[in-house]
Amino acid sequence: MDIIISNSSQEPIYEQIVRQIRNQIVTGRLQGGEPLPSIRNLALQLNISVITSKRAYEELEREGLIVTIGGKGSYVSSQNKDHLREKRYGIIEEKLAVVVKEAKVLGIRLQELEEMLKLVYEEA
Amino acid sequence: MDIIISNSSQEPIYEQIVRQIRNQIVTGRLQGGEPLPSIRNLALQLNISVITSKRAYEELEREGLIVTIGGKGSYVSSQNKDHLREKRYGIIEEKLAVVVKEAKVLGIRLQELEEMLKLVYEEA
Amino acid sequence: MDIIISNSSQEPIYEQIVRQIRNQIVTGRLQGGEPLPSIRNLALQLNISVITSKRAYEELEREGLIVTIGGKGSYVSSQNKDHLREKRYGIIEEKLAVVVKEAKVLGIRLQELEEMLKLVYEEA
Amino acid sequence: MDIIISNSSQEPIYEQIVRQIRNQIVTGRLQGGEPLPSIRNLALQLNISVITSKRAYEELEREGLIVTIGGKGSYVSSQNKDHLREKRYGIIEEKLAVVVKEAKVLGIRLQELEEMLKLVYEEA
DNA sequence: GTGGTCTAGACCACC
DNA sequence: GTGGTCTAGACCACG
Repeated sequence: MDIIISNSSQEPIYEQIVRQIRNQIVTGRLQGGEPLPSIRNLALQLNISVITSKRAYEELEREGLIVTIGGKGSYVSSQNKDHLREKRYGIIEEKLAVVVKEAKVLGIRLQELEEMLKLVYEEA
Repeated sequence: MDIIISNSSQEPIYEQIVRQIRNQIVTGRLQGGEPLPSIRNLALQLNISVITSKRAYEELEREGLIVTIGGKGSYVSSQNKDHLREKRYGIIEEKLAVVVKEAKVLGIRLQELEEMLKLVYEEA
Repeated sequence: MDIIISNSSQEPIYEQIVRQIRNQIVTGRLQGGEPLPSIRNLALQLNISVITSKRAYEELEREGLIVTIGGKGSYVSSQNKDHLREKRYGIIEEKLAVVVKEAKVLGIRLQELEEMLKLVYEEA
Repeated sequence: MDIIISNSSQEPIYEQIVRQIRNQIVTGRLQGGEPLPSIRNLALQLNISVITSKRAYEELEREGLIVTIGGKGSYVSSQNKDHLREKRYGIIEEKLAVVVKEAKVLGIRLQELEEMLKLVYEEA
């Protein structure tokens, strides 16, 4: 479980955790059935409150990416690979749509965006 | 001054105003030297608090897009057209970079992003 | 807002709140657009922690029954009447299905259940 | 002794056991006097802790459905058939009453519940 | 004033 | 040991 959190980020801590674990699941770095650290353990590791780690797990459970069994712990849900692939694309497509929408408002053409994309991709 | 406010949006009201005025300036819909509605007037138009419209203008002034002259009002800064064009691109490039960075983390290739971009652009 | 909570109930407090507000919405006692008490106010009224009232509202928001606007408050979502009617039936149908399933396991016939239902309905 | 345990269920394991054994007794699948597996044996079969199987038996004993004789084992209590029949009905009637009570709160009429019951019974 | 986030600490049920 | 619930109190952004 490699998770890095920034206290100075605008993004809430629990969201940072959700995003990173979500990414590890949809990319297959965390496999179905694999146990996650207990909320207390994670809280210790990241030096945050138990409440905050719990909240992250709750959100992941709501998304169906993990299952939490009371008194036992939390585990990565077993999911179809295609399903994960779809999710992976969906995450980006959604965010891309927001940017593209504003780009259109600013009168930027598709061709310009394509050039921008190539540039940004190499630098990223 | 066409500005549309959504009270139920997660985006703060002052941010909605900033974004919309900023876009109108960098696209040239608002020309350099043009007067903006007074803080009070804008607040009345949008049915929001004066504090909120004030905060929006402060932010725009910080970005150098408008100037406020005490006792007279606020005006769009006169800017080089190339400069505006750069700004317009910069706004999008910045946001695009964030999305592309996460896409890379998720192992999505440039080619896939390009296809996604075309799709999203047409739908947007 | 008539809400009664029992500290001695097995049902968590936030669930009691969710259930009662949900029922008031789907039955039309709380109309679309109507403001709900602030989480702090509700906490005071019910003599519970702010966290607990907040949690209830979060759940209701997740179900799409209310909308919460940061810094303003929470409001009942405007919903189609048919939609609400469906929800009202769905809530009961789901719970009824659980009971009927176990009744079948116990070898109780439909006719017996129908008699039981009449009896129970009058006593309830 | 056919018992199926789900670790991921919200229902506690000991409750799952209690419910299934109870149902087998009140339906006559387990006859009065019949020996039950020992606590240790049951724990082995179901791959659970001895504490859990013990707790299940304790609960069943409290309900008067089984008797445990120290050093010998546990046996199904001998009960009048009418008594069992009553119990069988009582279990369902109790649960049905809870659902019907909420249905009344939601303004659902007896006739509607009867229709719902027929539908649900066939699907169950 | 409002909600959003985070903390530290507590008690409970289950295993 | 685990998670589930609840508390009291804090700081922040927004309006």
